This record gives sequence, structure tokens and C-alpha cells, in this order.
Amino acid sequence: MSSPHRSGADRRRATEARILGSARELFAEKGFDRTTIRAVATAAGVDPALVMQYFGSKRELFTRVAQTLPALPAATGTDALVEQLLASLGLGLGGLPEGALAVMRSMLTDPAAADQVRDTLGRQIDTVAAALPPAADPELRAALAVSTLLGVTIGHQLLGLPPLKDAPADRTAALLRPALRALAEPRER
Amino acid sequence: MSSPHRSGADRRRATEARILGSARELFAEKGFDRTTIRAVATAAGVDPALVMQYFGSKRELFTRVAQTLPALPAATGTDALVEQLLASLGLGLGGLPEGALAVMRSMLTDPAAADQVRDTLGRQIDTVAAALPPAADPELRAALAVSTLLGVTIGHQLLGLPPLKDAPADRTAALLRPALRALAEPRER
DNA sequence: GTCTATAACATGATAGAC
DNA sequence: GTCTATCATGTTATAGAC
Repeated sequence: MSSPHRSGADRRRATEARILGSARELFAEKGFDRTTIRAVATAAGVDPALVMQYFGSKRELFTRVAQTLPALPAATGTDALVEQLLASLGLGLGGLPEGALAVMRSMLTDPAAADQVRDTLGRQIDTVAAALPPAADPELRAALAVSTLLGVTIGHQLLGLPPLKDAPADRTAALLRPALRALAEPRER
Repeated sequence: MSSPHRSGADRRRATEARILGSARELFAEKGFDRTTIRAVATAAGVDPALVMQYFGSKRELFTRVAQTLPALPAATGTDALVEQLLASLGLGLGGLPEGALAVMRSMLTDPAAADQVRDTLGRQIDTVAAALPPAADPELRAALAVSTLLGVTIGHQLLGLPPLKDAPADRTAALLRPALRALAEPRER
């Protein structure tokens, strides 16, 4: 813009973005512990010290990369709610941002990531519970619905379970729909 | 028994068992990477070198601790199958052996643990798919059922999601039953 | 047989030359 | 501003004293 020599700040922002990209990829693939500053730097084609210079610490770099899982907007009515849940699963089946994958990958071994996931899923559960038709134990129902989607997302994206990995997303959604409806509806059998 | 001096071999087996116990606990709580031989030794009240002497390497110690998740026996008929699945979840809600928790805790960041889980869940999926009433995509249905239980187990045991953590196991099972039936039955809605 | 001492290595972080 | 060199630490694993 008005800067006398544009290459300075522009270059900085460009390499910073390149570092963030490599970090996203590695954190998502290997988790927090097994991702090293050195590996990030090599992947980005820069010096390890530069990564520290830019982001201060490995933890801060992870924080910059970590994105909260997309929150579901409130929906009213069982049908709309179930479709909302399935849509959010659609994200979990390929469209999930890499930053969210990084947090999920690390959530079982890194307490900070676990806190973030607990927080995000807790919010989702509250949202779903509030949108559920009146019945016993709405929070527990909501928690089970969210946990179901969590399990499917893990099986698909993080573990690569054979039958899930290759199934088309709309087929998965179609099979899951009645199960989510059963969780949402009061009837028990 | 017929050993001339019993304190030798007996003591060895006793401390070996104590080390295995501490290792189980720590691996289950912190995962493979964050569990150190030193911490295991301290918890067991022995010298770190002794742990190496007995088990050879950290990986071998983990292998000794790691137990495959309990496999479900084959069941025929939707009802029996669903009850079987719920029973295996009952395990996932408190009765899971610590060795299985250790593998699950590490499965997202340690490739060896991931392989073991993929293998075990793959077998479970095949078993369930074979027991399912004839319908389209039995493997995918089975994979979704198993992933659901996986998600609930993770939410309960590994993440400690507030509403799941405190819910009584039979209540959880009752709410989950219709959802699993919906996955098992051919009808889509 | 058990443990002290240490080797051999990788990591996150820092200081200072260019 | 960028990178070379290094520090301090923590890890698994080993060798040798007691």
C-alpha cells in the first residue's frame, strides 16, 4: 500500500502463511507431540529459528493453527435438527478444516486440545439439547447424538476404517438419519 | 514349589507385575508418547534400568500392556445383536480393561496403536455385518454401529464429556437401543 | 540380580554473527 | 531481518560397579 518498499512486510506475511500451512498439515497428520518445529520449518522451506521468531513457541503455533470445530446453528423441530446434524457430519466426512483435524488428532493425548474439544462439544450438546422435542434426559440424548457423529468422524477421518473411508457421504448420511431420529424422538423400544 | 529358594523367582514375578500395573495405569492415562520409562519406574518403586532389563524396550512394555478390545461373539437376529452391542458398550462405560484404554488413548497419535484398533474394529465390523438382517450395505451399517459405540466410549472414558460422564450406564444403553435398532433394520426414513 | 553412572540422541528455545 | 551455532533439558538405552 503506502509502504515505501513492499517486499518487506509482504514477504513476511507470505512466509508466515507458508509456515502456518505446513504446521496445519503436520499437526493434523501427527498430532502435537510428534510434530517438531524442525519438521515444520523444513516443510515450509525456512529455518527452524524463524518459526520461533515468528510464533514464539510451539504451543502458540499450535494455537494459531487450531480452529474450533464449526458450531451448529440452532434448529427447531426434530426434522430440521437431524438434518443439521447430518450436515455437520458432511463436514466431518471430507470437508473438515485441517485446523480442526489437528485439534481432534491431539485431543486424547494433549490436555489443552482435550479442553478445547470438551468445550466445543459441550456447546454443541447444549444447542442440540435445547432444540430437542420435550422428553426425558435431553442433555444425555444430545450428548449421545454428538458422540455418534464424533465416532463416525474419527472412524472416517482419523482412523480410516475400511468400510467408512470409502463410503459416499450421502450414503452414510442416509443410513445414519434414522438412528439420529431415534435418538431425538422420545419413544424407546 | 520345588524351587530351592522361592524368594528369587517369586520376587521377580511380583515386581514385574507391579511394573506392568504402573505401566498400564500411565499408558491409559497419558498415552504412549507422554509416558516415560522413568515415570513407570518411579510409580512402581523400582529403578528405571530394571524396567528396561525386564521388558527390553518401551515399545515392548506397551505391547505387553496393550490388550485387544474384547471381541463380540457372533449373534443371530437383530434383537440379540443389538443387545450384544449394548453389552459391549457396557464394558465401554466403566468396565473396560486398562490395557484397552491404553491402546485407545494412543490410537490417534501412535501408528502401531492405530493399526491394532483398526484391526480389532475391522473384525467387530465383519462380525456385526454377518449377523445383520439382509439389507443394503451391511458392512457400512455395521461400521456405523461400531463407530457409534466408539464415539460414546471416547466421549465417556477418554474425554469425560459432562453429560455422558455421569449418566448411569443402563440409562445410556436404553437411549441408545432404538438408535442401534434403526441402524440394524433395513428401513430408511 | 540391582542400581549408579553415563552414553547417544532429539527436542524446544536462545544468543549473536552476518 | 535471517540464519548459524549452541544451550539446556529430557529421553531411551547401555555398561559396569556393588
